[in-house]
Amino acid sequence: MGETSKSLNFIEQIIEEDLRSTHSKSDLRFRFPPEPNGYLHIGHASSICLNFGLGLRYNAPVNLRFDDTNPAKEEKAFVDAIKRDVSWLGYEWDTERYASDYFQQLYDWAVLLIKNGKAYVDSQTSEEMAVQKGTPTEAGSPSPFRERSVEENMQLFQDMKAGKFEEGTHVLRAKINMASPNMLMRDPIMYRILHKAHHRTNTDWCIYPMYDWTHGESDYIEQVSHSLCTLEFLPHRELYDWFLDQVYNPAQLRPKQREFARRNLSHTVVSKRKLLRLVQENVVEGWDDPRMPTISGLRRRGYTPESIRNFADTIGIAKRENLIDVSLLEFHVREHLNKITPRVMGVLDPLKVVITNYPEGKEEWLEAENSPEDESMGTRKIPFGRELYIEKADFKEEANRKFFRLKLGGEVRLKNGYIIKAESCTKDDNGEIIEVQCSYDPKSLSGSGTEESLRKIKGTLHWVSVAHALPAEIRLYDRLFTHESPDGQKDRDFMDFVNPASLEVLTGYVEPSLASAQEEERFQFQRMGYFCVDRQSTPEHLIFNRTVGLRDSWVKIQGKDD
RNA sequence: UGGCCUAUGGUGUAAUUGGCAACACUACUGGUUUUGGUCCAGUCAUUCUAGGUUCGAGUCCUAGUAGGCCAACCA
Repeated sequence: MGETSKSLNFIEQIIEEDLRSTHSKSDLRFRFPPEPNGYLHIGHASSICLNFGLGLRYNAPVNLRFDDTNPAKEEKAFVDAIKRDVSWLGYEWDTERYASDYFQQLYDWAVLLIKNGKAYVDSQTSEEMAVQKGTPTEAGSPSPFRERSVEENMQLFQDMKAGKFEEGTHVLRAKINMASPNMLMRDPIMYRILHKAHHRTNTDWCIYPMYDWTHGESDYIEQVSHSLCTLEFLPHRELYDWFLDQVYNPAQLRPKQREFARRNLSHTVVSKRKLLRLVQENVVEGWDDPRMPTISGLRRRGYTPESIRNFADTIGIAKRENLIDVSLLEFHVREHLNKITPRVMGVLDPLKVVITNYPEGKEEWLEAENSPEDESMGTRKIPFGRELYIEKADFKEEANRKFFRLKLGGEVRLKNGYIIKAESCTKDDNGEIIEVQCSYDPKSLSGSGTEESLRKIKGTLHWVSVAHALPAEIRLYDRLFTHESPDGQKDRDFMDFVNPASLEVLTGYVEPSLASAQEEERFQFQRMGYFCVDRQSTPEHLIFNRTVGLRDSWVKIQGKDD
């Protein structure tokens, strides 16, 4: 809806073409196939949005399938985390599947291959096999075990399954072509012995199928019509098809693998190994640190599922290399947060203001709109008093006319409050300004309708009443890496590009309405950015994470003048 | 130096499949504004190169060039 006029990406064009020729609409089925060996990240989000987006577009089922064929690396905890992240992104899978559900079927098919002379047990070391494999420019040579009899292969394979051998002693290999220009076709391994407990099948199996043998057959079992993966799997397609040929029944739908380019986000890394190093070397606090590109990190940072989906939708899908600037992701959060967040006031770097002609002990509760974007969000009351906090950066003793803020002898509007004028300021022994004395115009209250209240004042500041202010821990985040492509530099370790200033922790003050803010609740601190309540926040110790700042043209103006 | 994939602005995707290079972001101008936000208006391209076919080429042909992927008992 609304996107009907949008042109199709190449995957959609393939599907449309299939719909015109070989497929009916009810044939369509997709899958998202993560390995439960780590946390999902922004790159996965793109694949999730692609597959589930296709499901939505064609009203077709999408399975969540865990590719759990390597018990050495996989855990139930990752399964749970992945399910949580996919759900949080807003998608519903048709059925929850596991490659391990198919271990018996895969085994039976492997036996069939052996009987058909298409697979054999190799009993060499991995080093020996690596040598025989050849190189991209030289053909491989056959294993001495390549011509074992069907009977011998059957016996050995059964003994492998029965646990009679140690790890590394035998593997089952497909008998294809040791001279193929495609290295993957040089008799790929189908099964290896692994005496490890699996998080679902426990010790039922001690031989485990490899990715290539598993993936296409799993797609076939589930009758997935379009199996979409990233471009580095393109050379696997030939093997995917070969394995399918061995078991394919023309009465059934034949899955096709198609490949798209993985999306690369600037100023971050996404490989599990690298993310793990960031965690282990304490560059970040954990997998859900708000600076991490993991889905859980983005969630804790304050990103919304909608913004991530819109981002994925905007960048689209294609086959060429790419490096997407984070500013595009940031645009999408701002766009969404601008619409949905209530405005509040919080002072990050406080400077005290005393309104000398405001009666001592007096307090007023002023009316403030919750959102200029959405009137239905209503209004709230905020306390005003003689002593306020404003932002340190909002006062200078003297400044040029481009400085729309408070300066000695100058006026400024306090948001939702009065117009004040700076009369004097006091400094500490180091010459740092610690207090500003102002006068206010009692008739200038916002919304009062008086002539004074209607005066046009160039600057408007946010503020918090000292008497009512709630202290809060404010965590400001910046990009984790200073280089747009930290892991793409020859001879440089990505850790060399870690931004030492990616986290800044401040103690600020927020308006009292925030006392009851709940975890993951989001706000716009006016003029300061969008903030999200951290999961570590308590009523006694409020913590706000800055998701992203507002667009700020002031920093640019400053940059030019200085 | 074997095979395969890709090439359109600073970024990402389009181009009715041979017919005025479009959309979004960024950056820059200006306007509006009780957020230097939002919103509104505007500016920013010899489609990797060289030839060719054609009335007409980002799209087709030829030859180059550049980048990426492939030799884990990982996925």
